[in-house]
Amino acid sequence: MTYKNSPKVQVMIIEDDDKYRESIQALINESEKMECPYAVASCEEALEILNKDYVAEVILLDIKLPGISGIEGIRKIKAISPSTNIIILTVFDDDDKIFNAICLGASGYLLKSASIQKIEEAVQDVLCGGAAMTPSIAAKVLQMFGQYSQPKQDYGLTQREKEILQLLIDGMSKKYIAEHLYISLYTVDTHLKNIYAKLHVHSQVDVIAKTLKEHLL
Amino acid sequence: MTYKNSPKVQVMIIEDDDKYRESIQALINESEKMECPYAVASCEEALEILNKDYVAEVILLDIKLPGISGIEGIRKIKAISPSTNIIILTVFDDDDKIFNAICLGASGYLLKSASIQKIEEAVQDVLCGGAAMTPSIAAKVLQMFGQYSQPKQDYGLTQREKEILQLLIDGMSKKYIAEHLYISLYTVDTHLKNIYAKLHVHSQVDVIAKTLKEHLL
DNA sequence: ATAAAAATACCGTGATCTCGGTATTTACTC
DNA sequence: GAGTAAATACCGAGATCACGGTATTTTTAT
Repeated sequence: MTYKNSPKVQVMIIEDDDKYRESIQALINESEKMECPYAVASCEEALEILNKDYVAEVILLDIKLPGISGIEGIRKIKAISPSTNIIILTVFDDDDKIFNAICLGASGYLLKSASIQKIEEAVQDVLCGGAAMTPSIAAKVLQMFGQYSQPKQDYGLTQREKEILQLLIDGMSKKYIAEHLYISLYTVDTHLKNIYAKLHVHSQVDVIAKTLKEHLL
Repeated sequence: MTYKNSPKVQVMIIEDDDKYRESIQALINESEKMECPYAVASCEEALEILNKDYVAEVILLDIKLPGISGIEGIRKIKAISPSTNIIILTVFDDDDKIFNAICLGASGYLLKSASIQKIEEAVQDVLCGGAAMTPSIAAKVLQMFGQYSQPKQDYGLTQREKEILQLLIDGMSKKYIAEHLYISLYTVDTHLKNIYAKLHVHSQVDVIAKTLKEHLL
C-alpha cells in the first residue's frame, strides 16, 4: 500500500450517473485542496481500486447504485479501508436509508443538489472529525432522536424504588438484591409491590419491559 | 398578539455576555434578511417580552445563563411560543447539554465561534424546517445515534422463538402465550428453554432485559 | 431420499414470585 | 407535636417459573 504522495486531499467518487460523476470530478480537480484521480460507476470498481494501492481519504458515495448498493458498499469499503470517510450523496432523502447509512458509519449525508462549495466544505469537515449534513437531513435525525427520548412520565418512584428497579434490570433476583443492599428479602418484596402499584403492572417481566420501553431510569 | 409587520425575519438574542450579545445584534441588524429589535441578557427578560406582543421567529439562546438556564429556558419559551425556532449558542460542546437541548426541541446547535454568515445560514435553515448544526456537534449526534443502534448480534433465534419473545415483551405470561398461539404450555416452555440457551440467560426477566437493551427484535 | 432443524408435547421437583395482610422506625413537614 | 412519606420487616397461600429429562411430527435443505 503506497502512501499519499500528493498534498491534496484524495477524494473518490462512486456514482453511476456519468454526467453528474464527471462534472463533480472536474469540479473537484479544479479545487486547490482536493484531487480526484478515480471516479467510478460502481462499488465493485471502487473496491478493486482500494484493494490495490490507492488510499482514498474521502469517498463521495451515491446511495442508489446498480450491483452492490450504497448501503452495502459502506460496509465493504469500511472493511478494507476503515479510515476512509464516507459522504453519502443522494437525490432522495429517504428516512430508512439515512438511518442505515448513519449506523454503518457514514460521516456525512448531502443532497446531490448541493453546490461544489458545500461539498468542499463537507470534505473539510469530515477530515476534521466532524459530520456533514444538509439541514433537512439534520432535522430528520433530530426528529428521530427526540422520538427516542420521549417525555418520560413520572410515576413517583422513590429513590430506593428506583435503585431496586435498576438492580432488577441489571439481572439480579430479589434474593440477590436483598443481599446486595443488606436488607431483608421481605423488604425488597415490599418495595417491589409498591413499584408494581405505581407502574400498574403485576410482574417483574412487566416492570422490566415498561421501564426499558419508556426509559424510566 | 400582534403579527409580524416587518418583512425581515424576527430574531431575538438571549445571551448574558454584553459584548458578544451587542456585537451579534449589530451584525444581524446589518443584514437585509434579519432584524433583531430585542437582545436580552436573561430568559426572564425574554419571557416577559414574549408574553407581551412580540413574536420571535428565531431565538438565539445561550445555554449557560444566570437564573433560568438555557435548557430550562427552551421549555418555557416553547410553552408560550411553540412556533419559535430555537438555536442554541455555546462555547462548550457539552454532550449532555446537546442531548437535552435536542430532546427539548431546539432546532440548531452552533458554537459561538460561528461566523455571522453561518448564523444567517442557520436562521434560514431552521425557517425552512431544517436543522442547523456545526460539524463537530453533528458528529457527536451521529455517534450517539450509532451507539444506540449497535450491531445487533445474531443469536440464531428461530421464527417461532422470536414470535414468543415478542409476546413475552408485550406482557404475556407463558400461559397466555400458549392460549394465544393455540399450542401447549409445555411447548411454550420448551421454546423458552431454547431461547434461554441461545441468549445465555436463565429467566424471563433476563430475556426481556437483554432483548430490549440490545434491540434484538 | 435422507439428514438436520424446527416445532410440538409431556412430566415432576424445587425454586421463585405475587399479593393479601400487618407493623415498626426514621425523617420531614406543617 | 401531629401527621405523612419512606424504608424497613414478617408471614403464608397459591401461582408461576426453571430445568432436567424424553419423544414425535413437520419442514427444510442437501
